[in-house]
Amino acid sequence: MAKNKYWLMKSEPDEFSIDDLATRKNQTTYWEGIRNYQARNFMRDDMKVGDRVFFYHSNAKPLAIVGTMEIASEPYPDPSQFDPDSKYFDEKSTEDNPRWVLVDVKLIKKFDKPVLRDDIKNEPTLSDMMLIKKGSRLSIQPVTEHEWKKVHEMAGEKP
DNA sequence: GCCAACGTTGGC
DNA sequence: GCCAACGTTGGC
Repeated sequence: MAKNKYWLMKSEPDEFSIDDLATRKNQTTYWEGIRNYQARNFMRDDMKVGDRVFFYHSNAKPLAIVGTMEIASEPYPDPSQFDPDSKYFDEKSTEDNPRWVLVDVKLIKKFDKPVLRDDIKNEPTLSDMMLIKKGSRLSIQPVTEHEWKKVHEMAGEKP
């Protein structure tokens, strides 16, 4: 698979928002709870420390790309899969053979002006973006260089 | 709150 | 290995 340098990761702000990330130590956190194989494989196989990531607020008002992060660790087992009290607990996963991994992410910039999903849909050169494809539910998605730059332009930010 | 589109599970 | 049933995601 082609090596991507740019990604998009979704989070419901009621669960974890970009403001929550901003309050974490070093503005860094572990991206727990990914329980989809395709998304896991992106983290496990394709992400590199220093890759850039859009932070997207899903199930929210407004739906928008709200800022950027960078990958801050190699992939490692998601501790919540072993925790019976966690909603992400997976009884079929073992310490010897963990099913789920995560990566650390560090905040780069919260956009002063979030880029709305509606604005992305209205931008012709972003019509291929996975985020707005019908039925696209993947919570971690690759992003092209053009998409990375265009969204920054729309946000009034420098890539 | 609805429900379409997907992903996963498990019986066969 | 197929596929029906079920569960989840996430925009609307």
